[in-house]
Amino acid sequence: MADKHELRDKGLRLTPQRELVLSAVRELGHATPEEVAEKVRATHPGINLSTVYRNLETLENVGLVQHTHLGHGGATYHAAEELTHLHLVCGTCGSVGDAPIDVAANFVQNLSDDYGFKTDVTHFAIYGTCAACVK
Amino acid sequence: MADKHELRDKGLRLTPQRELVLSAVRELGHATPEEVAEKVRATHPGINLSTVYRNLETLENVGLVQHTHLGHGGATYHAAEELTHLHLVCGTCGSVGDAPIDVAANFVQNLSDDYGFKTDVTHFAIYGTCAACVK
DNA sequence: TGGCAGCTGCGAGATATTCGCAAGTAGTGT
DNA sequence: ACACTACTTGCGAATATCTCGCAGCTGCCA
Repeated sequence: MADKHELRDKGLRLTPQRELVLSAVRELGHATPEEVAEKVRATHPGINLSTVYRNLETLENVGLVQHTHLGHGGATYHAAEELTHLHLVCGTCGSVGDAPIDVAANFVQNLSDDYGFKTDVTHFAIYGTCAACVK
Repeated sequence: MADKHELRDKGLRLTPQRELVLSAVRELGHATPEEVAEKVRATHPGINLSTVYRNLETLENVGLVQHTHLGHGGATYHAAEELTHLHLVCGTCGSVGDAPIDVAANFVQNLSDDYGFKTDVTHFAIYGTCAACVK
């Protein structure tokens, strides 16, 4: 694993807990702090929830992970590399679909032109009703 | 006020608390449950927080108010009539700006055409960096 | 290898939201 | 006008989430 370099390069200490949190986020794709903790505990039971929260925050600060709001309340974490799609949350069935960022390109451009607002479309989910539930 | 009819027509009882919650939401524009409670208490101190939460939920069920996720975690409530704009939340300064729904028309259309996904752009805020903070 | 700043575990604390239950009351029928 | 019933409210307790303080541990640089 070249993970060591990633973390060290960002000025972070390389601790087992930190590596586990990062790889859990990567493996899970979308995950709440609770889910990350659970995943991590599967191989390393002693890890404290506080540690997971602190590491998610730390990793986010250095840009290795990012969080998105998918609805409910809690945040959901992603590996930064995967932030290439936006999230379509269905209010009816609760499913989360993906769509490439391009579909929003036009929209982002509008906001930039008209309001000077630089949009990060991946940060919040896009809410609505999915094709299956529309029927 | 014809409010009485509004509530009764939806099959709800007309209680002072309920009226107060509804008018507080209307006056406040954007408001968290906590803010609504505070507003309501200004004129009617005895109202319980639980009652505010329950009424927001009830009013939402009948379509008189709606909630939006502005970031942090908690929901923010609006009168249904005012859902004509989307919210631009600045991640840097925390300000919340408005933009007419039209700027997203194209985007919504894309999602509909390509994914059959019916988007409610007002439900989630649009995250990014506002013009002032970009500088 | 030694030392210290950065981490971790743990328990307590802060917030936000929900729930159960008994008492109160709006609205219906008479 | 009156009584009755189902819907509401107030209140306190229970949850759920997330944050903090602190003491001990440990990567990592020299």
